[in-house]
Amino acid sequence: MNSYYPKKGRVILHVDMNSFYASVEMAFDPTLKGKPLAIAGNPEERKGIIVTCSYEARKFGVRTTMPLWEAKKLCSQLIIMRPNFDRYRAASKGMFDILRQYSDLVEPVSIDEGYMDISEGAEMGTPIEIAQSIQNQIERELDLPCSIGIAPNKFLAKTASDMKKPMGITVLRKRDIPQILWPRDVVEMHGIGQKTAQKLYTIGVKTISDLAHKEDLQLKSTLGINGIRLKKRANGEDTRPVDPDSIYDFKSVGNSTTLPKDSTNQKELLNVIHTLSTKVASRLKNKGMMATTIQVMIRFKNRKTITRSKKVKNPVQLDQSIFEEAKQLFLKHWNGDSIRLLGVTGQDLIEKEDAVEQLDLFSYEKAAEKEPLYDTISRLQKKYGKKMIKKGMAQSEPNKRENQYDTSFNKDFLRED
DNA sequence: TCTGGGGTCCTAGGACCC
DNA sequence: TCTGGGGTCCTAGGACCC
Repeated sequence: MNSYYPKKGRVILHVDMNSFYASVEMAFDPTLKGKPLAIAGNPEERKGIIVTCSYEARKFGVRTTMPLWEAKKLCSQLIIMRPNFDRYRAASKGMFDILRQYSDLVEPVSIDEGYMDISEGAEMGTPIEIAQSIQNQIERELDLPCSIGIAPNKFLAKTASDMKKPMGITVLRKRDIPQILWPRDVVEMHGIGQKTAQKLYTIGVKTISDLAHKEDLQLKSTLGINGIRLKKRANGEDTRPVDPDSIYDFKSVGNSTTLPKDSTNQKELLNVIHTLSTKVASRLKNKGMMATTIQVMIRFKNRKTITRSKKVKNPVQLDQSIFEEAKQLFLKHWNGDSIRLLGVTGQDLIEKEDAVEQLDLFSYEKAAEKEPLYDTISRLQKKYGKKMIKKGMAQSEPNKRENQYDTSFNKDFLRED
């Protein structure tokens, strides 16, 4: 019966904070307003790149990821600050709290952007009125600017929010696609970078229109399954739902650091690996997760980067066990060349309460002896299924919501559900 | 004076199994 | 007698995004 009627379209917002870190600093210290401001790492530690900069700085040509010395050359009066991540996390929390006043369906994508599904929000006003209200409230209460895109799906909403900055509100409807989206170069499309763009150019695809009309077979042979997905996006098709719970499924937790100086000193390098392992362990613990794969990343002096990983026998969470695995991997694969950066990552994460299933029988019995709870969980899991238990526990832990601010960026828009 | 740190997803080859 | 075909797991690397 229902299928005889056209499916009601969705209304999706993409809220994107404008030059977030710089704007937070300006809200914190209003005397910075109107000045060229950049947030950058410490050049003494070889981390001197621009992380974010104000629009005033951009006028001089200052850009994200630009080395600090280059930015200074472009703009001698540039004000430079180190990042204050606690401030940004607090501002981010304030921002998402406001978004949740308008819809339960809020999906944070990163520290400074998120999607909202306001399809059911008609009684609050038109989508444009809702967007205006959100933008005003964020400015009034947090003193922060944002841009908002309004569209029938995530891809178009994301594209729309990018079209007017700062403090823009842009509607992108399906019927606007040929006029607005199609004339652009494919490299401007979200999800297409330099490499993919170059590949597309070689098969005669220059604009998004070209992509939208290219044969499936050719796209598939040059880009694989991704080619088909990009073509759908180019035609404005994107069915991914706004998922407020996606922040809870972490796939990996890692820490890495560029060394103050390139090093070949084994003791020094192992110390760094130990520090990184401790950080990873403590973040895993906060999330109640364990890792079943440990990865070590080594970037050499010449910037060649390798990763080496190993599936571990039993899931690990404690810093000593993570360090032990990372150390073995490092010593096994390091050829002695001078090293610039080291990283340690825990992958293939599982909920800690599920870990018992992964243990071998001996460990399981030992654990059960000490901790009868393992028995209870295992029994409940058999009775109700794993998902139920996981869900119940996630909801009963109020601190989980806070944990989302631990990591800045955790999603890729190409993921299909 | 070069080029951070945190993620996700995809691909591809070899091992191993049936 | 010289050889199939599918599936999964593990590992390494690449592309992309903020």
